[in-house]
Amino acid sequence: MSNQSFIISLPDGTKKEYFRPIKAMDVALEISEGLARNVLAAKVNGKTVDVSMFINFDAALELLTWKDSEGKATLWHSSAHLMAEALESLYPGIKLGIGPAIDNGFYYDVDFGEIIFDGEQLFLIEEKMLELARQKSEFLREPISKQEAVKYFEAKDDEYKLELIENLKDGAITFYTQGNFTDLCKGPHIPHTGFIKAVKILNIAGAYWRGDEKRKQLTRLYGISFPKQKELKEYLALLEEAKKRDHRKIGQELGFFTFSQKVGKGLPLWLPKGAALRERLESFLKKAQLKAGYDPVITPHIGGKELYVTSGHYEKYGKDSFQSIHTPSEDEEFLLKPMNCPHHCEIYKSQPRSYKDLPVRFAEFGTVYRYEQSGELHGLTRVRGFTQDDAHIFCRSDQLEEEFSKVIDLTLYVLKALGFPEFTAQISLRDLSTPEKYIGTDENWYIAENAIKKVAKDKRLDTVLETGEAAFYGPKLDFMVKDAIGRKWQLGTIQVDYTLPERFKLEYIGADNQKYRPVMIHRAPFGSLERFIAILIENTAGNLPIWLAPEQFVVLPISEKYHNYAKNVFIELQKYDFNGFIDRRDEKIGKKIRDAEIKKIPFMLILGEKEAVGNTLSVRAHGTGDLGSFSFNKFLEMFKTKIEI
RNA sequence: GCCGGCGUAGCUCAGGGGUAGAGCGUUUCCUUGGUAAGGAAAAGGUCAUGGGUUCAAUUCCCAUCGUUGGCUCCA
Repeated sequence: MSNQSFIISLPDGTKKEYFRPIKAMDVALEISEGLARNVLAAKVNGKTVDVSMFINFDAALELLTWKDSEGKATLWHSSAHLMAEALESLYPGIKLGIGPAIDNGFYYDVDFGEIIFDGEQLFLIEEKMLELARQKSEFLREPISKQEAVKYFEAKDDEYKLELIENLKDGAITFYTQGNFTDLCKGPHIPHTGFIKAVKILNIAGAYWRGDEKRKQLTRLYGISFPKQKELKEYLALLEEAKKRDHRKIGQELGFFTFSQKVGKGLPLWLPKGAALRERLESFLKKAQLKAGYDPVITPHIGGKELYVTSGHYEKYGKDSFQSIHTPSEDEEFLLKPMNCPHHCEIYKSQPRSYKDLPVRFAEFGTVYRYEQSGELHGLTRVRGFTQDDAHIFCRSDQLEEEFSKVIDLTLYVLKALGFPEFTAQISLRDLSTPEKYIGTDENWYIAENAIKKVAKDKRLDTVLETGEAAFYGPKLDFMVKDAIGRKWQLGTIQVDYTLPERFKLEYIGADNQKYRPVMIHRAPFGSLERFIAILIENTAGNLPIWLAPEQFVVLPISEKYHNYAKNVFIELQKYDFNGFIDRRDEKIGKKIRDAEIKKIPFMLILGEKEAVGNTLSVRAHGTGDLGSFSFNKFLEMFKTKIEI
C-alpha cells in the first residue's frame, strides 16, 4: 500500500488528512458519537454512498442524516427492502419488481401470484417490519457478476428482477443483503435496519410493471418510515390535516362549487359564493395588471381550426383533444380554445406595430378547454374547462429581460398578497435527447433559456432547474409555493416563446424601418382560477382572508325585536361595499353563532337590547371569539384595516 | 385511457332478496333568547342508469355513467 496521504474536506471547511483508507462512518465517529449514531449515508464528491465505504482519495465528504433529503431517501429506500423482507417472510413465493424511495416514503411493486392479498392485514406487515428492524441487520453490499446475479433470481423464478438485470452491465451489478433478504440494488443503504423505528403502510394500488399498461399489473405497496415514532405520528397528523383541508370537501361545505353529471365531468359549476370569491381574485389581479401596464382584451371561446394549425396546437394535440365543432356550412371547423395565445397573436396582428409601441401586454381571464384523461380529473385542480389569468407580452428582444423581470415582480406581489410567502422558482428546460417533443430553432431555445436563467439569477430567486419540463414551444419558469402545512404546489408560470411569433409571422417596424419579429412572454400568476382557488382553500383551510371572503360579516339579532336595528346596521355596512347578510332565523344566538362559525364568516355582529340602546355593535371574530363592544365607526375602521391587502 | 374501491334524502352515512332508515339541513308551529346546537311536527328517495338471474332486485350478476385511490398523460 502506498503511504500517500489524502485529504477529506467537510462541508464546514474542515480538512482532515488520512494515511490509510477510512470509512465515512469512522470520520463521523471522529467528529462526535452523536453524529455517528445518526448518520444514514454519506456523500462523497457529490455521490451518495454507504457509510461503510472506504475512502482512500481526496474527497469532499458530507455525512447525511435524517435532516438531509438524501438521508431521508436512503432510509426510505432501505425501508423498501425491509418491507420486501417482511413480505417474503409472510408470503413466501412472491415476486418483486422495483422498490424505490419517493418524495414521501417508498413503495415496492409486488407480484403476489396466486396468493390472495386483500390489504386487510397491513398492520401484520408493519409489525413484521419492526420486528426485523429491531434485529439491526446490517445492509451488506456485494458486487456480483451478471451470471451469478441471473442464477440467483432464476432460482427465485423472479422474472422482474431478471429483466432488470438483463439491462445492466456486467461488473456494475451489486446485491444488498440484510437479514434473510437479498435484493438487486445499487444502493446506498443505511448502516443497519435498526434506524427504522416507525413504519406505516399507507396504501396499496395497482401499478403496471414498468408503467406499461400492456404488461402485468403488480400490487404496489406505499409506505413511509421514520427514525422516531414521534415523527410518524406527526406525519399521520399532517395527512389528517390535509384531508380536512381538502378543497373538494370545504368547497362543498361552503357552497363554492359543484359538478353535474349532465354538464359533464371536469366542468365545474361555480355557485354564488364561489363566484364571489373568484370575482374578488379577478378584480384584485385586474387592478394590479392595469397598474403594470397591461391592456385587457376579450376573445371568444372557440377559434377556427386554421388558427390552431398555425399555432402548432392542432398538430400537437388535435387528436387528443375535444373534437372540432362543425356548422351547417360544409368545411367550417372550429375548436374549443385550449389556449388564449393564438387569439392574442391575432389581436397583435390587427394593426401594424412600431418598435415604439412595444411592449404590448394583452391580458384576459380566458376560459379554455382541454380534454384531460378521465382518470386525471380531480376536484378543481384538474378540470376540463378552466379560466387562466392569462396575458401575453409582445416585446423586442432587447426588452425581454426587463419584461420578464417585471412579470416576476408582479407574480411575487400576487403570491405575497395571497398568503404564499414561501416558494421556489423552477426553471423548466427542454430535454436535448428528445428533440421531437419541441418546436422552434435551437438558437431561439438557447436565447430564451439563458434569458430566464439570467433574470432568475438577477432576482436572486431560489431556483431549481428541471430538464425536459419545458412547454413544447419554449422554456418556462414556474413558481412552486409551500402551503401552510408544508405541501408544495405549482402555481404561476412564465414562459418565453420565440416560436408562436414565428408561426404567426408577427412583426414590428424597427427604428431603421425594417421588419422585426417580436418575442412573446406567456404568463399566468395564478395559473388557472380553478386550481388557484383549490390551493387557496387548502392553504387557508377555508378561512379566507376577509377581503376574499364571499360573506364578510353576518348580523345576528338576538331576537326578532332587534331585526330593525340589525337592518339599519346592515344597510350602513352595505354602503361600504362590505358583503354580508342578516341571520333572521328564529334561533337562539348560540345557534346562530355556531352556524356562522361553521360557515367561517369573518365577523359576527351580535345585536340585542344593549346594542340597540347604546347604538353599538357586539363584535365576534371567526376563530377568535368575542371582541367586545364597538361603535359603528370603530368597527368600520377595524374592518377597513383588515380588508387591506 | 388502464386497474381496484365506492354510488341509498340537499349533506354525512346506516341497512339489506319481500319496493327503505338516522343525524344534520329545509318548511311550519311553539318559543323571543346574550357569544359554538331550545322544542315539536311535516315535507323530502324509481336506493346512479340500462340489462340479466329470480315468484320477487335497491340488495345478486353484467354493462354504462359518475366518483375515488393509483398508473400513464398534461398546451
